[in-house]
Order: sequence, then structure tokens, then C-alpha cells
Amino acid sequence: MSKQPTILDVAKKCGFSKSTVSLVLQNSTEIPESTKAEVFKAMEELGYRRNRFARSLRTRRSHAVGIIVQDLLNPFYIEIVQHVEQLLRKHGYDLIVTSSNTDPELELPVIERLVGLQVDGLIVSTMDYERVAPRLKEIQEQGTQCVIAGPAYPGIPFDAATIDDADAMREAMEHLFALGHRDIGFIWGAPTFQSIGVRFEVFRTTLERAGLSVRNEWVMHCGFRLRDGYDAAKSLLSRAERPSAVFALNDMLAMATIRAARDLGLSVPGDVSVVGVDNVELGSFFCPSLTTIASPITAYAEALAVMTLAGIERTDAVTPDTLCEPLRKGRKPTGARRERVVLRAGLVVRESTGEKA
Amino acid sequence: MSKQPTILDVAKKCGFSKSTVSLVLQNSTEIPESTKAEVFKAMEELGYRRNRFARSLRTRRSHAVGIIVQDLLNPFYIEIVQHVEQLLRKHGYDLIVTSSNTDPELELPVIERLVGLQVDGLIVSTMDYERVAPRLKEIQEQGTQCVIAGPAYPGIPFDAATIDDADAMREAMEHLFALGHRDIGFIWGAPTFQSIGVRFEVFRTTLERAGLSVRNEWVMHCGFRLRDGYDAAKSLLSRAERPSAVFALNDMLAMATIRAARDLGLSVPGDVSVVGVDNVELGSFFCPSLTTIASPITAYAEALAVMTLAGIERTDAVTPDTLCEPLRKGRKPTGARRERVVLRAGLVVRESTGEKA
DNA sequence: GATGCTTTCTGTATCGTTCCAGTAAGGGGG
DNA sequence: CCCCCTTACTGGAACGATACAGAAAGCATC
Repeated sequence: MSKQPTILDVAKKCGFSKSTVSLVLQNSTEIPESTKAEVFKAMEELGYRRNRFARSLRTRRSHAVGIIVQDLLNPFYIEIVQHVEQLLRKHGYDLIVTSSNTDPELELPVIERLVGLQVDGLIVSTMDYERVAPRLKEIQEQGTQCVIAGPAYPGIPFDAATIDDADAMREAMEHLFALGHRDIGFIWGAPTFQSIGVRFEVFRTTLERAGLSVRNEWVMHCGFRLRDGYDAAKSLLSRAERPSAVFALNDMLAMATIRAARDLGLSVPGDVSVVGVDNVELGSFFCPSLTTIASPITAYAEALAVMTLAGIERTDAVTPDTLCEPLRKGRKPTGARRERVVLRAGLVVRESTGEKA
Repeated sequence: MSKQPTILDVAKKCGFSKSTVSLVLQNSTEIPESTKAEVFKAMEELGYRRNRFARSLRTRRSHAVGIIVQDLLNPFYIEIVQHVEQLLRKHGYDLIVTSSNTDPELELPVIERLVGLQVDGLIVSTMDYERVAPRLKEIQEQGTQCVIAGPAYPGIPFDAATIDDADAMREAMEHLFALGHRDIGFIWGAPTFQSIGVRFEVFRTTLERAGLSVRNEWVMHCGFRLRDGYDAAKSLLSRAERPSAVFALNDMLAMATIRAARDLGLSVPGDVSVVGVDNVELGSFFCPSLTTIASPITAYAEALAVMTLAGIERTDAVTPDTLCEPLRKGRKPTGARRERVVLRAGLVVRESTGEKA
């Protein structure tokens, strides 16, 4: 277990001072190529590896970004995470992935864990904005860029990327109406989650505009896990009067709903039509495949990554090695002004919706 | 953006020296409770947070463990990750989750990233053991505990946890034989992945013991993604002569296979029976639900976590604050002797297998 | 009252970087 | 020849914690 070489060892080996080696490491323009080559050669020969702790201690930058999502078992979030990770890595940042596991109580503890890891940026997808916001604000004031992934009030003090699926929701409702459905149920997760509220509002207003109204006994609250969706759907669909179509808050819940219908001897879409949200890949392989609301995941992830990086670089006028030219361009240091990106979702019609029997 | 307080600030505030404050932070037994209380109070009032970089620089410990899995879109790995994470956190370690995304070429780069983060331990699920082993050995020699998650040759120089599904495979084959199946196909992922080789050997020998033999045109090689499985299954099942049952290397591939069968107008299990591996939760909600080989995920994750922690603590006779009593107990510092945990899998019969038509 | 042993606490060196002020060498201009 | 500027490099002080040797006080022992 031999000791790792340090820049001092490298310096001795190549005959320069440790300051010079450090400058080479930072890719400083003050160092001529010939010197860099010699230093790199020495590093190579010694198997030198930069010590991240020392660097971070000195620079107060970890070059890591944390993301907290609601449920890693939902492929939707995995896809986002993977895209964000790729983009961040291109700019020299690592992504640390965490999840609250659909438990609102865990959100703050998980955020604390990431703060403990001293990330430079934080991407937060929360189920309970009101609860985490005060702490996030503190964190942001301490110099850590915070970005909200998900619905955001107009005036919030964070950069945010939002998927606006109101139009897609309306489109989905029109789609169901066109197929003859009038009796539509709604299966949703924890009521605190803001975007759900938005979706439910669209659900209500669209129904009302069509001369219908929400039937409360067809609105099921449940958790976000498959089991929760299954139980909720089963109890919804075994009612004496049951809806002919069901809106599920995400594709996982939609699949569970279909399974529940099948277990009750109902066919999908013959007896019940089901619409999901997220367009996870598995939904197109499910039998029947899911009609769902598709979000522009790549663009969403990109927005999150870019805002995070921009925020980190902005608050950081000091260290030149963290500078990312492509990001700097076109961005004035707006200071308190917050960025807001809104992306539109669309409807994908597949097998799980059909004409009312 | 005020500066974070340091132990020096805390020391000044409560009138002790920074050494004392540090000892309190390390929960040293040398400090009386009364003093600890005073110090904690000062910390509280200042909003002190321990600086991880400084600590890690000094102690050469990051209190972080890295895990690299093959595919985060496969819930099997997510479940493992979640369990491992919980256990590690109980002992004060963070888990950093990464994935090679089923690309063997990415395994080494991802490992390098984790090394760059200076994790104390590394849990590796590799698709190509031969390729990563030399590097892992180096890493281990530098003092980072490496644990292999997955198949492992008897003499390998790493701790390892393995799921032995040979018996379950045989059981599954017997199950298919009992249902009248003689023509069985095999859909597998990248051929380098060691456990697949094991499974295929069991497949072959079981067939041969039943007086049958492997038909090469029914053995499909494909990647691990849903799309790959779908394409492979479609081409397999559209052969003039097709198998009446198909073994898929994991549940994702099994679901894709079922979808492919359906798209070819074949019913499952009417025309084709399908067996998967992993027992992911979604498999029981799929229509038809999956017959699959179930691994003891919790025990597996626990084995991985415990071996990782034990290895970290073992190589680390110095710092008392990393000591974990429950782990130390019953473990002698065996030095070079490597731990090996083997867990047995079992068959879960559900709807996707049935009598041969 | 000198000695030794705890218990409780402290001063200082150290971890491996980066930052900053500054130096030495070389060249050009007056 | 002196001055100034640029280029290439360097020494030493941080960063915020832990490690270690040792000090001071209290008490028991002989």
C-alpha cells in the first residue's frame, strides 16, 4: 500500500516547483507547452492522481452536483438523471444521484446529505415545495446553486425547469371525449405534489367545459408505488358505478391500473380506457401499450444541467479553471434574476385507450 | 454569502481549544458529557457544519462508497442500490451510484470516475470481469476495498457476493418439461457477462440430461435493453420452426419477448411460454405476469454492504471514529483471505408459463 | 511531599492542493 | 546603461480539519 505521489513528488521529478505543477494541472496559459509536456511526463511516470480533497478544500468547489428525484424505480427519473449526468460530465462535474423514495419526509434529510457532501449545485424534484423551499433558500444563500425540476410558481427565488402538460392533458381529455367517454376517474399520488394539483385543475375544468363534473368517489388518492396504484385502481373499478376511463398520474400507476382491471375481469381498453403520464419506454411494451403524455425528457434534462452549470459559474468569479466558455457566452451575470424554462408535453396514443363499449 | 464557521469559531465561542472541538466532533470518549454539551450548543448557535474536504484530506477517508451497476433502467439494480445505500448510511457512509449503461466499454471509465471521487470502497457489478479485474486489483492495493457483485471465480482476489441461480435454473427447466415443453429458446445479453455463461451451461446440461440438445438457431444474442430483447425475440419467434418456450436472461428481456410474441399474433403462454430472471416488481403486474427466477435481493445487498464496510474498517487500523463495533465483532483481520458469500435463487411461477398447446 | 496515574484539555505539525505576491531573465526603447 | 515590460517560474501562506505529544489539575499511594 504505497503512498500516492503528490504534486511535490511530480515537481521534484521534473525539476520544476510545485507551483508550476499546480499551474499545469489548472491548464494555465502562462505555462509554455514544452514545460507542460515535461510535467505531464513526470505525472505519467509516477502515476500521479490529483487529490480531490485538497483541491476542494482550497478552492471551495467540489465539482459535484447533487440531484434528488422522487423515485428511482420510475424510469422517467432515471432517464432524466442519465441525461443530466452526461451533460454535467462534459463540463467536468460529477452527478450524485439521490432519491426521496416518494416519501416527502425524506426530502429534507436527503438534501442535508447532499449538502454534507458539499455539492456545488443541487437539482431538486420535490413533492412538497413549501416544505423544502426555506432550506433551499438558505443553501442558495450559502453559495450553492439550486435548481427546481418541476412545477414552480412564477416568483420563486430559484432557477427552474418545468414541464407544462396542461395542453397535453386537455388533448388527452378531448381524445377520451372523442372516444365516447364521459365517466372518467383520476388516480393520483400524494396530494402535496404541486404539478398534480395543476393536472387535476385541468382535469376539472376540461370536464366542466364539456358540461360534466368531477365525481369525487372516482378520484383516488394513493402513493406512487405500483402496489398503491394497484390497490387504488382495484377499489375504484370495483365500485357499483365505475368510470369507463381512468387517468393515472404516471405510467407506473397506469400499468398497475391495467393489471387491476384485468384482475377484476375487465378488459383494457374494452371495458376501461387508461391514460398515463411520462411515456416510459416500458409503457410501449406493456400489453396493452400505454396511451400516455410524453415529456421532452432530453430538453428537460438539458435545461436542468445548463441552469445548474450557469448558476455555479456565475457565483464563482474567482477560479479560472471552472470557467466554461460555451456557458459564459450570451449570459450576463444577472445576479438575482432567476431563469425559468418551460417545456411542452404531448399526447401519445397507443392501445390502452379505445372507444367506449 | 457569509463565510461558513469553522471549528476555530466554535472553539472561540465556547472557550475551548479547537482540538477539543475536534475531539467532540469525533465523539471521543475522553471528553466529558458536560463539555460536549457546551460545544454542541456553540455549534448549534453558529450553524457550524463540518467541512468534509478538510476532514477527508487529513484522514484520507471520504466516508463514501461507490457502486457501479450495469443498468439503472433495470429495477433489479435499483432495488439493490437502495438497500445497500440504507445499510451504508447507518454506518455513516454515503453511496455514490453509477452505471455502465450496459456498455462494457464504459465500465473502466466509470470506475475511474469513482476513483477520482476517492471513495473508500467500490462495489462492482461488471459485464466483463477479465477486463476490469487488473485495474480493480491496483485500486485495492492502493487501499480501496473492492467488492464484486456477481459471479466470481473461486480464487479471485476480491470479496464477492454471488447469486447462485443454477438450482433455480434447473427448477425452471423442470417446470417447462413438466408442462410438456421440449423446444426451448434462449435470449441472452452480451456474451462476455460471466453469469450468463453459467446460466447457459445449466440450460445446456439440463436439456442434455433430458435427452434433448441446444438448437443454436434458437439461441439469440442481444443487448440488455428492451428494444434489443424485442428485436431478438421477434426474429426468434418468426422462424419457420419456433420454440414453444423461451428463457430470457432478465425480466426486462422477458417482457420485451412477450410483447414481441403478441405482435406476431402469438399468445403467451398459449403459444409460447416465457421465463425471466430477477423478479422485478413490475413483472408481477405485467400481463401476463412473469414466471421468473427470484434472487434474495435484501440478503444480497446486505452481503455487499457488510463486506464493503468490513473491508474498509479492516484496512484502517488508525482512525477510531470509523470503527463500527457490530462489524468488528467476530471478524478477525484475515488480511489477504477473501470473503465469499453465495446466495440461492428460487423459481416463482406465474402466468407467463403454461402447458404446451 | 514526591511519585504516579487519570482525566481533561491544548499547541503545533500536517494532509495536498491553490493562491498570491514576487523574482529572475530576456528583450526593447530611450 | 537604466528602466520597464513580458514571460516563466517560485516560495510560502492559506484552506479546515485531525493526529500526536504533552501539559495541567486532581487524587491516591507510599
